[in-house]
Amino acid sequence: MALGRGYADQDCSLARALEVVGERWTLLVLRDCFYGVRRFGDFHTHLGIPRAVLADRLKALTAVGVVERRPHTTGVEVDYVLTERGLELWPIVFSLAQWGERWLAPEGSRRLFSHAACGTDIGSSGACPACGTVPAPADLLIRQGPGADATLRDDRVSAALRSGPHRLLTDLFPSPAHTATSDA
Amino acid sequence: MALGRGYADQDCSLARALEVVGERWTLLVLRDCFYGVRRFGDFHTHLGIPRAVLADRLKALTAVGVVERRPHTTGVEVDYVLTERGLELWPIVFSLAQWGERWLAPEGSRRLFSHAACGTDIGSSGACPACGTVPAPADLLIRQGPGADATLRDDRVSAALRSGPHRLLTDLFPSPAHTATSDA
DNA sequence: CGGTGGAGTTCAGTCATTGAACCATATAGT
DNA sequence: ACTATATGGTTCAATGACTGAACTCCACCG
Repeated sequence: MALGRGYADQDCSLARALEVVGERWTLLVLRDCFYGVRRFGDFHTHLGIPRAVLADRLKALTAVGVVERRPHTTGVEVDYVLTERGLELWPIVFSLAQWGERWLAPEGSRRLFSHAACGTDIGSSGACPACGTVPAPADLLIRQGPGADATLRDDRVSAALRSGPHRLLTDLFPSPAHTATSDA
Repeated sequence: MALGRGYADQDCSLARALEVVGERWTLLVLRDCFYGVRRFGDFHTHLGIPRAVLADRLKALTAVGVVERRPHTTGVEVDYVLTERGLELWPIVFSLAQWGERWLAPEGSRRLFSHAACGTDIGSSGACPACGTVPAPADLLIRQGPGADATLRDDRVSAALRSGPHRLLTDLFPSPAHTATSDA
């Protein structure tokens, strides 16, 4: 985590994990990855993170293989998407969000997750009460909860998330025939 | 998290949670709390954290009600123990550690957790394969794994954790008739 | 050929962390 | 009573990280 001297002398997997995801904005960037954010500019405006820090975090996450940088074949656009390693961070992101909902959201839940296959809201453990399984993030739908505050942010990512349920990991802004390379 | 300006304008429970546990050493302090560390000096020597930062983190965690400061009736000793709120952080600590074990521990697991009631090692989801339940931290035993590196740290906390299985949350250094207040 | 949008980099100012030294209180020893 | 030690901090200068604004670079657009 480049924490001063790092946690290198810790002999603890938690410390090692924190070196990767423990820096200041990193987990919020990863949360956005799960939500379907893929573009530098979207991370930037959605999070309000300084560009330099965002560039640094994306570089670090790419270096450790948590996200993958996927340049478009044409244009300057770049996609950042989670790798297998990154996808397995979901329990961390989810459990942090759940704890926050439970203890720091007196207004009610801000976001709700449901199992796409059966439509059931998942429990705080991450398991689907109907199926008894723990759905992978790709099988979850996210939607606004009663505690969401629409006045806080006004960017296209917030708008997209507000506009209705969205399946995790799918691109929030798919480009139908955008700059046209694999154009039908 | 006092991250520059904090994550106050995020409308996200994950961001709120990170303001509480996202600062640099905080999750390692909490990990030690789960392991049974309770004293200022033990956190200090076990983690190698600067005293000023440790004092600050403990103050912050106490302020948000994640740990509780419990002065002894006599003496200068102080215990820091997890509250209910703090105990519910276990999934976060555990999932981070599991991810670290999975992806950042080529030498093998450093620490293993087993369900005290049945002796079965718990899975990466935190569930006990034998019982099918997800044991609370108080029902878990921690012990060294094959990937543990005894050369890294040499303090009494590390020694106590090396010496054999230990039940989470129980005091690593119980004082039998220490300074004698409730002395039999 | 100028303008625009995406994706960064650079840089001065500010804030947090570090490590060492210092302080306060309580008990233990003599 | 006086000193020594342990515990749990606080203070402070130096270092490093973060912030915000400005700037760059490149591909396309018209």
